[in-house]
Amino acid sequence: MRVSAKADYAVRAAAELAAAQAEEAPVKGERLAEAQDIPLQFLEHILLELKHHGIVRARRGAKGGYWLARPADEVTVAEIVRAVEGPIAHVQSTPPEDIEYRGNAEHLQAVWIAVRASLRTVLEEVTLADLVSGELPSVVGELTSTKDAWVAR
Amino acid sequence: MRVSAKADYAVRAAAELAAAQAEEAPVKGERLAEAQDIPLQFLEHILLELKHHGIVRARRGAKGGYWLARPADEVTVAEIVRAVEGPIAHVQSTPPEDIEYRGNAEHLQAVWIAVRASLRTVLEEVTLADLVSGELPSVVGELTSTKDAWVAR
DNA sequence: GCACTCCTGACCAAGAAGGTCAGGAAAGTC
DNA sequence: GACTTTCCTGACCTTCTTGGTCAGGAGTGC
Repeated sequence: MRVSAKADYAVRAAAELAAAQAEEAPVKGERLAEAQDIPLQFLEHILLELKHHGIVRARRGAKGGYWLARPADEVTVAEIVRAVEGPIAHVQSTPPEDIEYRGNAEHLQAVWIAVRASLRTVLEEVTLADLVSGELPSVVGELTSTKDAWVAR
Repeated sequence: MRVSAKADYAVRAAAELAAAQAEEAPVKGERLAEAQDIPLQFLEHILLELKHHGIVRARRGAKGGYWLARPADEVTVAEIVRAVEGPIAHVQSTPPEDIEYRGNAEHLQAVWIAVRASLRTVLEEVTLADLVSGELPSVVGELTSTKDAWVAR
């Protein structure tokens, strides 16, 4: 139930690309790495994965770099996380809908399904455009509005 | 963003203990392992962790076994997951409230906070009593009621 | 004393996490 | 055509986690 460095890096880099989308010119990996303080070579691997998933595009050579394949308001955080981390909320590496529980754990499946659904309500709502503008969807506002949400347990 | 085998096992074993709470007698590790099809020796380590976190109690010897330290309706799934997996929704092993993002990723912190909060709305609501009775909290019902929640993406 | 059951630490193999390194392959520039 | 720039790719590396197993020790009850 944790967020990997890779996923965090990926979203941050994508946010930079979203912000640069107006510029109409590719952004170098180096610039992304510096802007978000991410190890360049590691970032390149991440960007490559994002490219393979059709989220970013790239061109080599002078004047080359990366850019978003789609408008920033059509790319969700969920997509990016899935691209680098794989499916969200799998249990023992299998999707919750495929698990069969026995005995008194029978209803645990519904709980894991709810966990995944709750993650989706956040991750699939927030787009890169939301992220850079700071105008986050109302679901995020509701979830972060209590003092409680900001403290550890 | 996945649920480990350990967490899954822990919740299932705890559910069995919750169901056995009426019996007023300890449950052997072996019986738990068989009921939920969990490798016994691995389960013993898990139960030990749960014991160290004050969730279960145990006694050795003949007539020994495990039982819940508290009533089943006072133990949440969140507690059990935290006991065996550590804090929920940490980013790069640090709690989201401690992270500072720069540049265009500034608002990412709020997103991770929302992710954690949304997980909490499920995991902290569901108790072991809910789990064995099958009468899950309404938040679970709402999240699992759409067809969409039960399919992969 | 003995059987039973939990308790604990050591160990282990495989994989993931979080990178680094070296070189190749396009794209643009002179 | 040569050269520079930048992405592309695979190999490699270290450390930690995951998902266990094994062996023995220590209480508990009869």
